[in-house]
Amino acid sequence: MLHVDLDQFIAAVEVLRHPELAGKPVIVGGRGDPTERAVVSTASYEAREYGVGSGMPLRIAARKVPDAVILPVDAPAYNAASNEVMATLRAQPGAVVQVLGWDEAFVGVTTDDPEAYARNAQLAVLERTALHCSVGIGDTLVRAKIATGFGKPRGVFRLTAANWLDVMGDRPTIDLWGVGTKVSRRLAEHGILTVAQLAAADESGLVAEFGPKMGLWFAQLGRGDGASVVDDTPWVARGHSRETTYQQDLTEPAQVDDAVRTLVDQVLGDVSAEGRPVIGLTLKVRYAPFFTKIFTKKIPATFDREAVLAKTFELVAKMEPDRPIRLLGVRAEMSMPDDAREGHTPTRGGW
DNA sequence: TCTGGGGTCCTAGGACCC
DNA sequence: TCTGGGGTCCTAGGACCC
Repeated sequence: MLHVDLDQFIAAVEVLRHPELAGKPVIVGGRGDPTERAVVSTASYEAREYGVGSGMPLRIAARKVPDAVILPVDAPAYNAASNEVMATLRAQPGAVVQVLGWDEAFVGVTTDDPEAYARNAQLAVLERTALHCSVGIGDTLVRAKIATGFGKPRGVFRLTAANWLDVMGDRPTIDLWGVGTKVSRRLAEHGILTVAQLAAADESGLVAEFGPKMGLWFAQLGRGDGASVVDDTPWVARGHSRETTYQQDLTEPAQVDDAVRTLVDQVLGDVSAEGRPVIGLTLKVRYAPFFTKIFTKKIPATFDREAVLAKTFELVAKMEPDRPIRLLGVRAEMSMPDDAREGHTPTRGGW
């Protein structure tokens, strides 16, 4: 199968709208104001040369690239561009498309010449949207996904069982999809530093360290093994959440009260659009400086506003008073329609 | 003046039951 | 006086991804 990933997607969409920005360092994030609390969504390749990357605080990015063009995030524009790209991929012969995000998708296809198929797909996307993408070819989802990184920018790369260890073996485990800083550190404590070492690691040891599912999953990941079926069944969200980082920390109970009501109403708006009952609530609180607490509560199946609000305030009552609040988030978990996830490939775990 | 917002899935530990 | 074992559900987070 193929994994398709648009190159610097958000920045590229902005350059299409503002051709005069071509070749300039472009940073997209927050409301486009580097004095606000916000982070970088995407930086153009020109900006990345200064060490700017996604997730970086906008303020720091602006300091690194004094002459950068900083733009606000315009989600509807990126959605529209994304839809065009995905429609183009679906129009490829025999393609089964599983969308992973705004700018990437798996494409399942049977073909004698995957490289030619990939080049054709790239060309089709470029002709229809004027956007460039990179394509990974693999015999598992994990290998196709990781292959794309070696194809960037505008290239094609094939990663299979035959060359997995040659290409990935000496790389650190954090280069794997699903291994982050915490897991790579825990692996290192067991002497597992590279992908080859993870591939050769004792499964029972991994299970002892990470639990029955994650342990087996990490063992598979080291070998690049796992599912190889692209699943295009429509996505059904498990829940919806809204969160807000406040430009000024909340210190007064009345401010918290207002904020919670706003968030609950936003979440219920999202939820009611789907028409499924709320079965659980999560309240996320980030206290200054950077201390996150999460409170959850199962609730009877209902999305009656007053009931949800009352349950949310039960959670609010557990918050620590007298501590400034930087972020509040409310998440509503919804009941799933019967068998909606039967056979659906999860995005992580249980591969 | 470091650190968004929207998601997914997994785990540990306690409560409770038989 | 010592403290089973299996099971389920719930809470509180942990980790990761785009």
